[in-house]
Amino acid sequence: MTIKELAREIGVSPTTVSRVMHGRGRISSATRQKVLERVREVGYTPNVNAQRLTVGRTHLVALDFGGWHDFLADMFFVELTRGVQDALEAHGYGLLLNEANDVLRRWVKSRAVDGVILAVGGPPDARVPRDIASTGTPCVVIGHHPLEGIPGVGSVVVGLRNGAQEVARKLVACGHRRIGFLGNQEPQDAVLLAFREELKALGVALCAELVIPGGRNPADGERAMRELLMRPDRPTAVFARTDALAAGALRAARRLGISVPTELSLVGHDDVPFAELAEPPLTTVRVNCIELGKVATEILISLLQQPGLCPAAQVVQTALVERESVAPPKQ
Amino acid sequence: MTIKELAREIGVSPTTVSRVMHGRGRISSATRQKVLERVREVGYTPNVNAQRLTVGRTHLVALDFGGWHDFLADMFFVELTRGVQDALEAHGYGLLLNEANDVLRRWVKSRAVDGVILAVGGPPDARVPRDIASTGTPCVVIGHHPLEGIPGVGSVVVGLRNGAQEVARKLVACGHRRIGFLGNQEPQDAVLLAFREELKALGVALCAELVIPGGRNPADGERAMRELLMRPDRPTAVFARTDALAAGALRAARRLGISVPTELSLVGHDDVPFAELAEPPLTTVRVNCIELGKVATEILISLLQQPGLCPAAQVVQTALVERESVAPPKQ
DNA sequence: TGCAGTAGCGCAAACGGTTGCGCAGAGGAG
DNA sequence: CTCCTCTGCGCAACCGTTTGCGCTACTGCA
Repeated sequence: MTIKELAREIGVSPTTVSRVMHGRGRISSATRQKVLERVREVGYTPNVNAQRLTVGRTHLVALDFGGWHDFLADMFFVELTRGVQDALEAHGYGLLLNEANDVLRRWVKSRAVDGVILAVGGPPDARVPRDIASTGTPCVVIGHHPLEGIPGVGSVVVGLRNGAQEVARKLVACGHRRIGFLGNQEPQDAVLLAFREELKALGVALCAELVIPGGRNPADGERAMRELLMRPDRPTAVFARTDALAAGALRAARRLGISVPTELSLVGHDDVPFAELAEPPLTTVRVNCIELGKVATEILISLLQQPGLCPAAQVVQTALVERESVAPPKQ
Repeated sequence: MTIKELAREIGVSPTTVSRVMHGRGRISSATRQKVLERVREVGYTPNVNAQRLTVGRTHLVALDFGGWHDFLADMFFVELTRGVQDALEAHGYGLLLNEANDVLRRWVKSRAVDGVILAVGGPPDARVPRDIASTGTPCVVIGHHPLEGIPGVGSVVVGLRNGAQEVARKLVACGHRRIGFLGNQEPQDAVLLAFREELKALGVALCAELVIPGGRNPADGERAMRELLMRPDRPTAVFARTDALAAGALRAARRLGISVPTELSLVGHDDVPFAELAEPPLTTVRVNCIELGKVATEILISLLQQPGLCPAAQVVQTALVERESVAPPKQ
């Protein structure tokens, strides 16, 4: 059923039908009723492809995960997607998913989407968003580093510092002084920096030899933790950069007969589902990915409504979620 | 850059450009070269909305999660999506995500998608897929029950029986005779039925009083497990319907000072990330959701190529993944 | 009654591609 | 040389909407 056929049935022009459906133009209430009624009767829905062609907008947004394929990303993926999805739906937009970057490029060029949300893992690469925005398609980047000053591209960053600081305060408040850190590969990791800084502000030094460049999977965490715990002057509390590492750390402690949290406090990062299932339930830092997706979407929507805008980077703070893996140190 | 502008630049008609780009029609190799070269130079990409309007197909598929919102579904979600996504991409299709059912309906009616993949949690409701298929849009349903005989709708089911049977065989082979089961709410659950049946075939009875209707979250599992373990004649092995329940069960055992697997064997179901991180790593049944998504997509593609087909339901088997939570019973 | 203003609606041209059909010219056969 | 075939390409219609502009008829006022 096309708008022409429908219009002929009702005895009006396609123009009138279109106007009624959009509430635009001046239509007598009599014909409006007539049209609406018939529309409902036959269940007419405009062909969205024709609409997109004429109007030039698709009301679709692409969500791109540029190679975030590790386990950790999986939970991010689901929450972030949900946040984006819900926010988009509230604004009448649809969500197009894709992975490969060249596919994204084609979609943008072929006008398949109105905007793009880019979730990137590594360091910020301004070229991709700049390219996209230069074609008139706004784009917002979700990542660890802000990206500002490029017209048509927004940015939202995860405020890693906040959670790390909370961890520092919590551990110190508990009475811990010898504190270890299981890191990822990056030496300039924001979490580590913020953690060390906040500890220092509280008068506690993070000893260099208690900072272990862990890795990413539980096995790495177990190895690193074992190394840490075999030391004669072992730490009374350890902050692991990811819950995956913490899972390994937990295992190492158990294998060595060291009880958590009575003999050792442990804090993770990311709040993956494992955290609350662990024994003991793991105190960890939560990254609110739903919020992340929501904020990113809101920025994109505003960019769609006012093109050429140059929005400030927004930040979504991480936060400590306290469970049972932290306690005061034994005397 | 439209096809007309491009054609004028090259000195041919839009028709010729279109034909070159699709490899259709008879074109002299000289002009083909000319066109292709210029296309590459200016980076021309056809407006996909115009294409969709004229051709009548969008090369988009909608993936719908009809209200699957529990934790367990989360991991299903990410794997299933990935399976679908990859398979679609291989065929040159794009993936449109949505949750609400009315939105899906509108997309189908407005010709926004060529096909639909429906992931449903509960009992099969033939109405939705039938409605969708009746508009000429093929549709495949992923669920626990087959759906056959409706033209234009395919179906893929998770073969729950297989994994359950493997569990039965494994436990019996290990020497277990007193076996418990932590179930979900459904009394006619396929896993329970298959498990009981296979045990019986092996000459082992599944005592009714050792079958506990657990629930869904770890707390339920802990309570149910405690109940099971407090019995004087407690089981030597327990099969939990979900890993979430198994997580609670594990906790209950630990609290009661019962060691897994030496004093009690435990098997889960679903292979969520927690399973391999647990202590001990949990033997569980894996649902291959990537495969599930892939198979569903292949069916849909075949349905797109040959409309009106009435494909047989396919089944993706679950399988036991053995880790360290199962051992022979203590004498 | 004449006239301005406005309400209500339709005409037709876009939007940017695809494609059935037809036509010119080249080449081959008779 | 004529006729036929086939190659290579363009014409123009069409896909289903939206929208600027213009037309009619009605209303209110002088």
